[in-house]
Amino acid sequence: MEKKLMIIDGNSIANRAFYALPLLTTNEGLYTNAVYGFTTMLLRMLEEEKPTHLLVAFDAGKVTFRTEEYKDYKGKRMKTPGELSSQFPLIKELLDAFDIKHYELKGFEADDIIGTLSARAEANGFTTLIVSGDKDMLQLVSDTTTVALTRKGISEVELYSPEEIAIKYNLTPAQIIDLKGLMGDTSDNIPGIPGVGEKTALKLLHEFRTVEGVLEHVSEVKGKKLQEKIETHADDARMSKELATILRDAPVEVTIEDTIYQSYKKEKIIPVLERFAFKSLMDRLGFDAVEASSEVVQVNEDVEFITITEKNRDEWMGRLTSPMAVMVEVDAENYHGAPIHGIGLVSGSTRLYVPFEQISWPALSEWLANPEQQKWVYDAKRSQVALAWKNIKLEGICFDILLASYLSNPSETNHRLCDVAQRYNMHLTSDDMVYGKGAKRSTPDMSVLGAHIVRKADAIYRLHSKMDITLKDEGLDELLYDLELPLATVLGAMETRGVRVDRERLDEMGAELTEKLASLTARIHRLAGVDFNINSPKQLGEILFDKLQLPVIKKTKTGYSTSADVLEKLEQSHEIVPLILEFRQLGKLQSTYIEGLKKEIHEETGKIHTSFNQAVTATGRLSSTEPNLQNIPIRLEEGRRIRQAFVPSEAGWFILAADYSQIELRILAHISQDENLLDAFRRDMDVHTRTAMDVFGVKEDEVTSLMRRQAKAVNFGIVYGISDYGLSQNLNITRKKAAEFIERYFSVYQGVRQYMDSSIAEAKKNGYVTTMLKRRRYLPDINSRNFNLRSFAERTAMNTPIQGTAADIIKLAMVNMAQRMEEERLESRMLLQVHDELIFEVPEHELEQMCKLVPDVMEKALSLDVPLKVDVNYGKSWYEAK
DNA sequence: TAGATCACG
DNA sequence: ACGTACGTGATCTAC
Repeated sequence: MEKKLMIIDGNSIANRAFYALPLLTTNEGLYTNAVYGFTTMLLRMLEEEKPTHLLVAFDAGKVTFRTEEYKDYKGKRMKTPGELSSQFPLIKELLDAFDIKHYELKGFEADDIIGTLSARAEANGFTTLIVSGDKDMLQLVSDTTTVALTRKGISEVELYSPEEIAIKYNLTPAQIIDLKGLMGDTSDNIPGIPGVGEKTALKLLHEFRTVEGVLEHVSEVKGKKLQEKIETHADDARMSKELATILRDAPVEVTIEDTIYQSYKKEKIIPVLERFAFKSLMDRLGFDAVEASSEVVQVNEDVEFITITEKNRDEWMGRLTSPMAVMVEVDAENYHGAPIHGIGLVSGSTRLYVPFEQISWPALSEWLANPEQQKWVYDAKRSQVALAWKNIKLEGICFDILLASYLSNPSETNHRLCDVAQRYNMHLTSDDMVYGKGAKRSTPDMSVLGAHIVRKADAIYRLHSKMDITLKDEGLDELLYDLELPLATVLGAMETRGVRVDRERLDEMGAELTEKLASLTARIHRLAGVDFNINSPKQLGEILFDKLQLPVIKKTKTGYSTSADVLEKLEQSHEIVPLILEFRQLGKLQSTYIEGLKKEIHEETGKIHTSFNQAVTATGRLSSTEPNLQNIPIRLEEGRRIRQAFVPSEAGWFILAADYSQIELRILAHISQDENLLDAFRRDMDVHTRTAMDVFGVKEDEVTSLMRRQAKAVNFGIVYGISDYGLSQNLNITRKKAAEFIERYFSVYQGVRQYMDSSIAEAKKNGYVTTMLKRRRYLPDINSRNFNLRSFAERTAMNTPIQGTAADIIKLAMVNMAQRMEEERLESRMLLQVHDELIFEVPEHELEQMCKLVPDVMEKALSLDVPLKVDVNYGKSWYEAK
């Protein structure tokens, strides 16, 4: 059998891969892009070349015999970034798992190992393939040695035999050394002859064959200047050639027989691929991601569990212990009033399934309601709310897999139990597998269903200890136990309570809107001269920019932009434009807020029950869905009237709204310790006016409304992580002018500038930024070489600690507020949270008390170096609470 | 199902 | 030089 040796230039391929691929990060913060690129390359070459012997050569440190000879060798080379150097141990770990020999030799480069082994291979009748990204390797090519050079990053390789080198350069492999001797190599800081590039060098070599030949025949070289240069740099050329020469007899201890390659063992490589999160590679190798893994906990179809029935339930009562994993399986995405399939209960070897029919088993209800009995769950709020609709109390929740997963990485969008399990090396059948997806969704037989629910409870039970440790390591345990978990209960109560909506009021407004929209539609069609769908940006664009020939301000991927900021610039150009803007505005109100809200009024309660999502935003804020009650109109009067429909659920009660004033800028003042900003808030000044005074250098009474408006935009920009372009867009001014504003801002608010810089530096160092309560956000793009990705990450690094701390504070206030209301036996109810404000419904006799208590609790939620300020208002509807 | 648009903080 | 403000969710159209 043919003996075939493949030698991979480890450093070279890892380098290429690193710069060719975006910086990938695993959950645990490992950088893996070079490992990934290296591995794909390795697998491809294994498949295509099927070597019998295989070795990966690495450089060993900086000092080599070449640096001894020439101290500037590789002198100007950029330092290897930490994100890359951290990946070399990972590559070696992966090679070990594949049972692939790797080798490095102190004092020598990978090149010399490759040169030496390929020479030995030749002598022993091997064919050899060298894989590298470095053209220098071409000097090793012979009839039996081929070099594969990477192209286009690492996605392709080009094979070089002596013939190919002859075709491409008209040189022999040995002359590659002379080529470099003449040209030098800036990346290795090899001087060569200045002014001689590839073209001149090739010409010279075609004529004189070698560096020595060129030097001997200097007088024959065409061009006086070139002659002089060669003469003055003759020594450089000789030394460069020497430096470029790869050793063929380095003291390499590895023998060719050591490099024999059989094949890899599945069990050995899967844990490594999993650790690096190389899902696509697992697929490619035909591994079922998890099943094959040795560390995977198998929870099989035939999991043993007891199904609770009327008859047997008394004998299992004693198995309801503490702590216990509880899986409340709700049969709908929207859990309000949703059916419950059943409950899975697991603790150690106890595995119970309580089917729907037994859900009101008194012993269970009592156990569920007992706060002393500790429960671990997945999605505390969903479990509590779904049970609350069935009048079953669930208390004593002391761990939530969903919230824990979210806190570990709030940027992750997927926190399904089966996927969380996978991240911790466990396998769990997904809900999609059991229920089917989309139209095929159905409920399986009870035995299958029960097994699945018990498996989920089992996964919760097993995940708990692992995740608890992870959270403690990340310093996120207090955030979970003291804030997010108690908050889940508070939110659940708010959602279950719901908000009363006056359907008749919505109907009235809807009727008015229908009329106005019909009239607008007719007028727009008349002006356009044709009937078309005004809601279609495509059709609208054609009317405005083709038919009516209005100037194109902005384009989108798909065609003309017709967004509001574009139309506002065209308002004067044609009388159709303001009508379209009005149509858009009213259409939005009609479809999203009138029709949309009416659909969400619950049949049984006559109220709207939103869901606050506690595990979606990357910053720690909540979000609200079905319906979104955090974006009810307020800025424009027509829309604001929608709030007239939000009313108290008891006769004679009031809606009370309390909002933090300038909370984000106050937080910025605190964390940046900027003296000007601290001073502004300590004096309780209007912060935008103060900024105008500072930026424009005027006295308080000289601040015009334009100056204040611009200062306000600057303040917003600061919080968002400012850029001159963004500010220029917002204020409709030139970028230069915007840059000037920013410069003037930072020259006054130097502490703020320092904060921005330090926040970015922190992200670069740690890979994440944190809020005051240690909430984390990872920013894997912070060191990207892609300008856009990096800039985005930088702005995020500036914004997230501010926005996230604001989220921390209002969440604290909510938990404290709920506790105070309970302690003081208040009838008032917390209804909604809208990022910086809380909405309550309040009986008249508690108005006075609540108007003091709510701001008091909110202002004291967290102590900063500036006071927190809360404004309170109340009225007969949300509209009037202003 | 993606993209454009627009509602909120 | 690069092309953007930070964070969301709902609706509509067109593929």
